[in-house]
Amino acid sequence: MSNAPAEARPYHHGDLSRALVDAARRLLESEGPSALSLRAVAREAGVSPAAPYHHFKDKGELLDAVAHEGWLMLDEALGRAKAAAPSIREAVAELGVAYVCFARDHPALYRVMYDCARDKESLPEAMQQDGDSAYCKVRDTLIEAGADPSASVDLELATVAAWCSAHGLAEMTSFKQFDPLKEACGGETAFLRAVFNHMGLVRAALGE
Amino acid sequence: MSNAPAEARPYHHGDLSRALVDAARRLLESEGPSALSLRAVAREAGVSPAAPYHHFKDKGELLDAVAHEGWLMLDEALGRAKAAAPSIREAVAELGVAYVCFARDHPALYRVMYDCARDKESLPEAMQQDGDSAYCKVRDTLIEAGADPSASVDLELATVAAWCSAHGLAEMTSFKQFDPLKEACGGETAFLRAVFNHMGLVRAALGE
DNA sequence: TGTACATCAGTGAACGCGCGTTCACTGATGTAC
DNA sequence: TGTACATCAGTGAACGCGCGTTCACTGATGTAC
Repeated sequence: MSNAPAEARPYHHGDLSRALVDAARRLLESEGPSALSLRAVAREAGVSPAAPYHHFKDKGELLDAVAHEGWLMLDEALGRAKAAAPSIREAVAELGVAYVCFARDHPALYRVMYDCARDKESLPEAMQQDGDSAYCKVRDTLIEAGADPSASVDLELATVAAWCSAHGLAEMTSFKQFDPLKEACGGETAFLRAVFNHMGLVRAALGE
Repeated sequence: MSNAPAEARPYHHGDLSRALVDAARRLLESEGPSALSLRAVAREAGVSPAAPYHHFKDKGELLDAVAHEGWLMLDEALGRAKAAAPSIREAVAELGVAYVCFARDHPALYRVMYDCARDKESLPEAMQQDGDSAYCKVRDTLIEAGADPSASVDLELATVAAWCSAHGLAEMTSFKQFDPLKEACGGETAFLRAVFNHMGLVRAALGE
C-alpha cells in the first residue's frame, strides 16, 4: 500500500513528514477516522512506530497537519466551484454544493478537520485571515453578489449563516432518510441546490 | 459519584440498564465522549465490567440506548420551546434557538447522538414517524406558520433546511472565532436569532 | 407454609489487543579542517 | 581530496495502559408442588 516500497526506500526517507500525512490520508479514505492511530500511520508509511516522533511532537500534531491539508483542499475545491459558477448570484449556492460534495467525497478527512477544530474550540486561524480561505471566499462572494461590505456585522452573520447551512447539510446528506427526497428532486446535486434554495441565503444577505 | 452507593445496593440491582444509561450520561457530562467506555460506565454505576452484558449485547447497544435518551430529551426541549414561543411565526426561530442551546448544554450527548446515527447512516426511525419527534415538530410548525402541507416535497425540503441550519449552527457556535460577533449582537441568544434570520427560513418556506 | 430447583443477574479474573510513547541504539549525512 | 566527528533520522524492543469481551462461578429470586 505504501507509495514508496520498503526495498526502494533508503535509510533516510527524505520527506517523511510529507509521507506520513499522505499515509494518514490514505488510511482515512480506506479505513475511516477510527483507524487513524499513530502506529497505523507509521505502518502505512512503511516506517517504525517511533519514526514519526522525529517530525511531530505527538499524535495530535500529526492530526493537525492532516487537518491543515484538508482545509487547503477545501479552499481549492471552493475556488474551483466559484470559478465555474455561471453567474455571481448563483455562485453562493455553487459554493455550498461544492462544500457538501467535498464532505461527501472525503468524509473521514472532513471529520478529522472538525475534530481538530473542536479540540481547540477554534477553526483554523487562516480561515479568517487568509483571503484564499474557504470562509473568506464565501464572504467575498456575498459581497460580489451585492451584500454591503460596510455593514460588517450583517456581512459576517450572512457568512456564518451560509457556512453553518453548508456544514449542517454536509453532515445530514449521508443519512438514508433523505434518499426519497433526493430522488424526488432529481438527484443529489439537485437536492442540495433545493435545500440551499429553501435557506434563501442570498436573499437574506441582501436584506430582501 | 454513583447514585446508589455500593453499601446500599443489594446484590441484584433492580434496574441496572436504567442505572447504566444514567451513569453514561453522567460520564459524558463530566469527561466527554472519549471517556465513554463500557468499563468506565460499569465503574461509574458501581458494578463489575461484565455486568452490562446482561442488559446490552455489546457496547454499541448501550451507546444506542444513551443516544435514544438524548433524542427524547431533544424532543422535550423543542416541545417546551414551541409552547413558549410568543407567536407561530417566531416559533420556527425559537425551535432553532432551543435546538442549538440543547447542543451547547449537552455537547457530549449531542455528539453521541449523531455518532450513533452516522454509524447506521440513518437518523432514528422515530424521527420521521413519531409526531412527537423533534423533526416532526419542526415540520408541523412550518405548516402552522403557513407552509403548504400538500406541497410535500417543498415541505420536506424546508424542514431539512431548517434542521441542517440548526445542526450546523450547533456545531459552530462553540468556536471562539464567533465570540466578537456574539458580543456585537448582544449575547449568544441574540447571535443565534440573528444567524437564523439571515437564513430566512420561514420566508423561504412560504415561498416569499 | 416449606422446600427443591430453575433461572436470573451479579462477580472477578483472565484473554488478547492495539495504543501512545520512550529508550538506547545505529546507520547515513554533512561539515570543518 | 580525506578524514574525524557531530548531528540527523531512522530502528526495534519495551513500558504501562485501558479497552471489549468471555468465562466459570455464585448469590438472590421466583415458582411448582
